[in-house]
Amino acid sequence: MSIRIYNVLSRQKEAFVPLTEGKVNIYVCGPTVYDNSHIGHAKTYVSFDVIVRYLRFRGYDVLYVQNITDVGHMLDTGEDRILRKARQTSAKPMQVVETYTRGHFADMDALGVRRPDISPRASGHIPEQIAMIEQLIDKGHAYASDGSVYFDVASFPEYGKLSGRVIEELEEGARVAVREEKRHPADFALWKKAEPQHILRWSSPWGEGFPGWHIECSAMAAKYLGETFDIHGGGLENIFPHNECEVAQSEALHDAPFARYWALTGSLTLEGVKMSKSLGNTLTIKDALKRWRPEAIRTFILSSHYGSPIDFSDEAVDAAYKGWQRIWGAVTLVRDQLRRAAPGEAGAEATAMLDAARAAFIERMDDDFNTPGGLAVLQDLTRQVNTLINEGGPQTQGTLAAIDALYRELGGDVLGIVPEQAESTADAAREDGLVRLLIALRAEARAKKDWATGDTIRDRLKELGIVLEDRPDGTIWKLG
RNA sequence: GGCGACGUAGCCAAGUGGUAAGGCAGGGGUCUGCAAAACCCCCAUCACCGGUUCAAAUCCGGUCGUCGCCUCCA
Repeated sequence: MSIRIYNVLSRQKEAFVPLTEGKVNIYVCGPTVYDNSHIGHAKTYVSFDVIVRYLRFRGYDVLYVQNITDVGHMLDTGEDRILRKARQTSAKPMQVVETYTRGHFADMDALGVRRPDISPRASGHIPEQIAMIEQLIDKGHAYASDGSVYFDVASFPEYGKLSGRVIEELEEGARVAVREEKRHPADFALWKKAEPQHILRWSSPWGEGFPGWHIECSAMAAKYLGETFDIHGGGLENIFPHNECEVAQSEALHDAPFARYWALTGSLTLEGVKMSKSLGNTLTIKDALKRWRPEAIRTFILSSHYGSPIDFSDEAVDAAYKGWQRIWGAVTLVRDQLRRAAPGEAGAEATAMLDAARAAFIERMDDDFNTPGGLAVLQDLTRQVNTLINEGGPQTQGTLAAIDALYRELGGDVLGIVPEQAESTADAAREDGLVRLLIALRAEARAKKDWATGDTIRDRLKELGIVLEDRPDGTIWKLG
């Protein structure tokens, strides 16, 4: 059995065979850092976070590159997004870039998204981009015109193969006024001449200017992953023109396939409406995290296939959160039992149950990273674990440790929704001690059938977000 | 208008030829001093029409509907 991936390039699922056995090179289009990251970014990057985690879980040596776009993204008006933000906030362009780059990483860290191995910035790779453009001109795939350089779409017959576009139709459907210096309406900028007021500028063979929108990804992917690499990821909304242009530039220059597998994430809508910069209906990750814990957001995102569109709503995330709580409840129960379990090997029955769950999880996830299926396996496992512990009597350390290990592996390492043991900080230890003290006092009251006192303690703790559960073998607590 | 997806129970969502995973919500139980949690049971024939097949949610055609892209966006 091997991993299968839905390849957007071929529009079908294919067996995943990396270029080099045991190694996976993956490039994912990163954010343009001119504003706070929003939940749309969360969907895309949580999705690829899990894809990369899973590939590593399956034994691949993964090199994950995700760029930071800090120059070249233009508005309709021709103004650079970052320059506009800089003007609006009276800041230096690179201040804007730095602020939102840090913010993006902070948000991703908070969501449990592991950082890419390399996060190259467009502005840090101007020489590479210029070199690539020069080579494209030399090979006849690009031409300079009035200080700018354009890619000659007509020179690359396969243009449109990724997104399914046909050049002739693009010409007809073009809504934007065709710039005079272009030979063909579909030609796109590799390098743009900088107007006097444009302060993000570099020297080039064509004069002062800045790189076009798409060239950074081609240049940086080639630099870090090679002319041909395994997987290219990103959001589906960028398939055209961005991804299409990447393919054209790279393959026209290298005469070699660019990415072998294209995996793109479906778009996210907010309360049924497409979230977009222009509509202004964005929900930032920071705001979402004020309402839900990161595992809830991750579980919500992973509840549907990465390639499907999802609608972000309070109800949907709340439902995902409750589903997550079931799993988390079992994990905390197992860990609590483990602290006082008797020594012993893992039972044969439990071992068989865990092996079956692990195999089922792999079978689901091998099939194009089917995270909903993976979550279903964890839910099934959770029911079995609860039954085992609640009705099967005390379990041995070996059994409990094996269960905990599987949750850590599948739920923690791969899906990133099962946190490590509660923090072992001084504050956490103090909190645990205090709650246990209250539990002990409550137990004394209940022993005397003083239900009022017992219920008061439970109710007051609940108001503080601490939930008590009375079990046959004692009371346990957890955060609500 | 063009291109591409999708339409599965109240909601979310797997499942691509052999009689529908999982979660949430809801109903009924067990357990509990009461709760909470957990466990058990119940809850769909897969937008509609036609076709292919021994057999289709799964393949083909059509209809209706939703969405994405075609212009900045992950």
